[in-house]
Amino acid sequence: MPELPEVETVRRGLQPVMEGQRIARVETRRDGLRFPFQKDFVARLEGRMVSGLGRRAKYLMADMESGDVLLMHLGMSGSFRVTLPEGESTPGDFHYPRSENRTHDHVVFHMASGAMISFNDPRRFGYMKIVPRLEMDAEPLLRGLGPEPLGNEFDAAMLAQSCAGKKTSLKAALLDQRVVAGLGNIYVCEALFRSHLSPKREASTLASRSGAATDHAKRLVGSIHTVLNAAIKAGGSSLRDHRQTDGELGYFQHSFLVYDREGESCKTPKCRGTVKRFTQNGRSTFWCQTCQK
DNA sequence: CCGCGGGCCTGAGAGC
DNA sequence: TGCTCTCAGGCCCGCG
Repeated sequence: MPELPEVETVRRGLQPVMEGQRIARVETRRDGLRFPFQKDFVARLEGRMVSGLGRRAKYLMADMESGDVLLMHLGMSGSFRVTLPEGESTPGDFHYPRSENRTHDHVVFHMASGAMISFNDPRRFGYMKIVPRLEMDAEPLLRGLGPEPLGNEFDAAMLAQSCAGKKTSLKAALLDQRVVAGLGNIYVCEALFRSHLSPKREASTLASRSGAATDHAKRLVGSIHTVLNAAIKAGGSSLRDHRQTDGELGYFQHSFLVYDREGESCKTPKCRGTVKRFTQNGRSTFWCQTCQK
């Protein structure tokens, strides 16, 4: 599911119920997700205060007052759901509507406030790992992550520099989290379309011979900013699994210009093209051959 | 070092 | 109805 806009949407939903709040109890309903839980996973969280909830690329990071950081990744199908206590009820009193399938609620955080935060992940590609803050710089999961696409250091010059000399396709380069961290299949397709750049173009063409940013790189960075900000504003894209933490759908899928629109007409004004789909590095690419060059 | 393909999982939807 | 097949917002690993 989740690319940067979905993860950021989740972060914003969890922040008010986690930040400054104490975790009273943690339920792990299986041995692990993608990886087994650490032996002391529960013990290092129970009774601890969450001092902040941040995000790095597609990772959520809960800073604990204990000095630990809880890293959480949603994989393909992970979602969080917040249930707030009603009136004076105590933690553990809640129930979801019968109609809701909570089969894959693998981890449940019971906050001291009474809020209940459930992590649901049918495919179990997600993971949680506790890392001491002092060891974060050496953490393999985060090492090598490129710049945040909405951060100050990410600009056309930097993108051009990291794409210079790359023989791979522009699409593959943008999906590479070492180049820029947080984009996934949807937003790469959308950003390439909006900048009229072909996903097949060689990545190195974003840099001039001297290594400077071309106009292509500038356009692309602008499109990345635009599409990510719009998607965050819309609460992300809900195709299958993504939900906001209150259970509501995101609605950016209604604003897709190419993703999931195979066979439909191109939305570029005056373009008579049709959206095509083909496979690149094992993933579907959606694009308009007529206006993406 | 780099790029690619396979594998990890479950569920939804299409086609028969 | 039910089976089989394909595909899905990600990422790690091993191969050439």
